[in-house]
Amino acid sequence: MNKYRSHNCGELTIKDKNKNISLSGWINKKRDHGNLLFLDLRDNYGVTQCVIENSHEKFKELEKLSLETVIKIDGKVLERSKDTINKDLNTGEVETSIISYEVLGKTKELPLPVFSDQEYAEEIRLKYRFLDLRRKKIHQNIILRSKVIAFIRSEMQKLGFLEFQTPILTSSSPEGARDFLVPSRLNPGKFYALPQAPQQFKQLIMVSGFDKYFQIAPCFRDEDARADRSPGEFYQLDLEMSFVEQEDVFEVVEKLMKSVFKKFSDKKMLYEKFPKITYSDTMFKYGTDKPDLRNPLIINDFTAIFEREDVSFDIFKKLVKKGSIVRGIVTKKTKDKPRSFFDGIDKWAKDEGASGLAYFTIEKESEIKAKGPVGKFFSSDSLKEIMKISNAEVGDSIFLACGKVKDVEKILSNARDKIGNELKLINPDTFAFCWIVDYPMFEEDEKTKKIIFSHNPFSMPQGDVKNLDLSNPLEIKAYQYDIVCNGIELSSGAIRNHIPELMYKLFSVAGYNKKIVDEKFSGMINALSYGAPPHGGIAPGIDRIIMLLAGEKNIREVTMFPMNQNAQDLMMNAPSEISEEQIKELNLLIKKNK
RNA sequence: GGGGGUGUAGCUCAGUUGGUUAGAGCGAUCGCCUGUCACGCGAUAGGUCGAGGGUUCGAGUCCCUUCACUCCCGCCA
Repeated sequence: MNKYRSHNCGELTIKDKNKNISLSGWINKKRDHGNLLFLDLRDNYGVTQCVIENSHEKFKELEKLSLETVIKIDGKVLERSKDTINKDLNTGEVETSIISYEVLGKTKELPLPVFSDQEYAEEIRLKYRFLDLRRKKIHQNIILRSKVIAFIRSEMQKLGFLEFQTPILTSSSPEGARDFLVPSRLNPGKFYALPQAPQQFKQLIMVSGFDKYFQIAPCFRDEDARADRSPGEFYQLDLEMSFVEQEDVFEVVEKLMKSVFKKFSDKKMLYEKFPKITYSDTMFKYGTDKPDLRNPLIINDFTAIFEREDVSFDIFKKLVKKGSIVRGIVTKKTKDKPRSFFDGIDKWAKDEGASGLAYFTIEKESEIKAKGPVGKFFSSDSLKEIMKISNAEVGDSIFLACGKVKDVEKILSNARDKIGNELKLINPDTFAFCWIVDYPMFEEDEKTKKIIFSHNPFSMPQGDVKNLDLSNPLEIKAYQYDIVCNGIELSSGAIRNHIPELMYKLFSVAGYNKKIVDEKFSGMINALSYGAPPHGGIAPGIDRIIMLLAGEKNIREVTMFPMNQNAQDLMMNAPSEISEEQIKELNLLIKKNK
């Protein structure tokens, strides 16, 4: 028998009655009755109630032990009387009568309670992450993460994918996020970059003829954090396939997502076949390229209404004349909502930095009328036209935003979420997946007015590839797609451009000449010149998948050792200063501020 | 880089209009308690009210500066 335990703390049942056993674990909770002490012993597997009476010589010692002390207990399994059974524990039908014990690990006074459902400050949680991770919820989240990843691995292998590792020290690339850089000792003045994703490597794996690749890949981006975005590093299920079209990638990913989400969650899937929405449609209908399809609200365009003679809403009319657009959201059967609901939305929009949302409710007396602060500006006929455009009915309300396309899209996209939540239109017990397809290849940089890659410079443009018309680059669409679930972007992917001449052409549109491309993407462009297969892939974010499955809103709840918002590891004290010697060895000069 | 929120005991939080000695629950320490499972009861210790400056007879509370954490915008193909 093992020196520390014969059983774990989650497995004793009535079948073990009267056995002499040993358990090791943490003291989760004590209930001291003075002459009788209950002591809950906890490990990874569960909790077992242990009991000792004051007639025992060790009673006084055990009474004094702090919570979270690690002890080993030798004892005898006893059946609990019917009225003392704890149904909340797997081990609740029995308890262990303590015969002897041994302290394996003492504890100082705890900086935070382990046995508590209380929320507490992030800072203290991250500093004492090893204590935080003992807590039930996050402990379970991390175990879930392990199981999901193991399951994904086995599914991918079943689907014929091979797992490979790719370099962590690689070269900096000019496109995309800011790189984490690592100075090279052997090559003074030069730097490695940590990969933002193994993008080029996975394409090189295809060129190397491996056909189907995947990796649970660490990715590093030196960008600011968000609740759903770790600073520094995160993980992707990176995958790439040869001789495929877009649909082949969709099929694999859809199959995988369905089996993962069905296995690890009881929530319903709204769509068995994930709908495909074009980029331009989603921007129009939802104002975003990551729509939450659980939310039934849809955006409509009402710009033409404000060119009518019988509409006198002059503020909007003037703006429309100058090129602004008007779009809006219809809410069903909201005529009896209190004024505070409407004003609340309007005020919220103003807080978001928009000029607010105009609103009115459609009612019918002798004829169709609009009620609300701006209702009087609309004629009966114009209202009928509005109802036609948006399928609105009497009793519905409309929220309108006016401005530049991008601003209107943004505020209405957020308004969809806000109103959808307020009216409880979003069923939290569902997953709504969709594909966003037909992304534009290029877009115009708002500030510099330059043409830039809108997503990924390695994507294959749609259309006649041999005679691609580059005169209107903004019109070119790419075989570029995103997968979205409940308004969270899980991943981007693309069919790649495997034709070097075409890549040079596209890069030249974005202002990179052949020399720069050869220099910055040497590994890839060179490889594509030696017989590259058509290929494509995608890279769903592991952390976000786990967030959805665990029902967490913050990525740190599913990350074992996350950094804080300022990209600091409070437990390990990273980043930290380095010695003069190290600096010298790396040929660096540190410029001291102040 | 910008905006919002928070900061009071080890932890979670209360603290009114600026007013005497800054409170509660949990935890810790000590004592009582033989069937609890958030055990119960009693006592004790524990505070640079994030920091600095200002206004005031008087500041946890008002003002200014600053720091930390967090959420958002920018950013993240």
